[in-house]
Amino acid sequence: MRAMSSHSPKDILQATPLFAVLDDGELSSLAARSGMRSFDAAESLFSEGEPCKGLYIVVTGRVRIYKISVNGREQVLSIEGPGASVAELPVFDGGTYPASCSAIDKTEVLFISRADLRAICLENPEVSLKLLQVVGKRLRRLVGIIEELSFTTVRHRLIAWLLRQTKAEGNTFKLDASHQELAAQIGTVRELVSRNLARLQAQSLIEVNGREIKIVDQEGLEADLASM
Amino acid sequence: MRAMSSHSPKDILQATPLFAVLDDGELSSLAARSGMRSFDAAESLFSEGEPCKGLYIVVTGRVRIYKISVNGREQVLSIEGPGASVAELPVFDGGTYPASCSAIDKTEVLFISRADLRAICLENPEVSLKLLQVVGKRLRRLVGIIEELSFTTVRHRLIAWLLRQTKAEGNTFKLDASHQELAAQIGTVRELVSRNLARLQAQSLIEVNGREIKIVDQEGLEADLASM
DNA sequence: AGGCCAATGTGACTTTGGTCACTGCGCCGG
DNA sequence: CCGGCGCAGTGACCAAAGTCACATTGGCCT
Repeated sequence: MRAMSSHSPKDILQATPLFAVLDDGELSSLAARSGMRSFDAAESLFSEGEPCKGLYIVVTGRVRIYKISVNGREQVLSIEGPGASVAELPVFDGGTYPASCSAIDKTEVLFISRADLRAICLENPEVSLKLLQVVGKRLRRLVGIIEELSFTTVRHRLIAWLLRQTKAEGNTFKLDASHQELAAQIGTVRELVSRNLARLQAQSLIEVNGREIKIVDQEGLEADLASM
Repeated sequence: MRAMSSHSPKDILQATPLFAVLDDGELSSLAARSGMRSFDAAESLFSEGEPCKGLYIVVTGRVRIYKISVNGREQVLSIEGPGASVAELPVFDGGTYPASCSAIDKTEVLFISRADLRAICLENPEVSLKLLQVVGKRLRRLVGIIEELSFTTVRHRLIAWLLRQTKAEGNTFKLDASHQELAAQIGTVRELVSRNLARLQAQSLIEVNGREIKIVDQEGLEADLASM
């Protein structure tokens, strides 16, 4: 089961939003210089503070980008699936990676070195624009996280997370992450996820059955968000 | 008293990191298409949610970029002074402004429309690279804010802020912002700023005299940061 | 000088977040 | 079938954050 239908680096590049604008020859030349790498679930792609070597394109699987605190708490910044690029930015400002990245599932990525990427951008200005566009989305997501952390409660963030899932998966879905992982995504700890889920169930807003979650009262949840 | 020595738009553009790479003709053509705008202290440049019309370059004065919550609390994302660009990103992903921006002091800015900026980028790939670099810095700052909000306490963030000031202004400096404003910058409320400053003074880590703050024990402050 | 207004200091309190310790469940491998 | 192990649930507790109300200060404007 593959997330992309074709296997050659060139076909993969062609299918990413970033490089779709390149013509056949350019794709070939880029493909020739990019390398496929494979990671097991939970394996690390890079860690915060390392010098940035290049850009990754996720081919299959998913990766999570996260910060980790001295006491071991994690805060997830983003999760990227097939077609997405990772670490486009530190490539250009020459610094180290601002966060760590690890594979969630077994994951294959294409790697493009800093130098190659810069060359491509200089030859194909549209690639730069595309890159800026992609980066814009990332910036919006980060601003959204700041907004949530600064202005809202754990309950609020959990509800927002549930509603996002609902939108993507329908109003009954399976929790694919542990409470631990969910906590890292909404910026809190395991226990508060557990307690808040229990409380939402007690209020008949959701139903929890093992790893199944059913949204019982979506409007109630949305009203809850608005009431702050 | 001007922050930049020359007045013509062209000279100003020449002096910004973003456009320093342009040659004389390109600068002239860009300058011809950019307009100077002036804002009073506290006046709004744009608000979150408005469609993004273009990029601003701060010429004199300072602006603050911030989010505002439904209950009126503010979270400052960034403060930009002369030479800095504002809103480079939403220009490229076509969306609305993700945050609001207002002038801190009386401020002059150069405005460059979306279309003009895109054209410049396509003709001068180095401008795109520079832009990506600038944006990379911005992204790092946002990630830093997330880290602080997610992992640390108000006391910690206040100390970090004081130490940043110290680095820029020496170990005795005048508080140029109100507690309210400082609170918005470190993601909390006025009262906690006041209390935490008092507590730091009680611990002989700083001395406060009206709007003067003196760092008494810088190492003690740094040690405090590390102890989490 | 008097008075006004915004900014600040502070006590008392509530709510939220986080920690610790322990229990219980479910699943997997021997 | 049993022991272990990772994950989840929960009570008790504590500390941090935020709220509210009010007193106080310090300019600054006439």
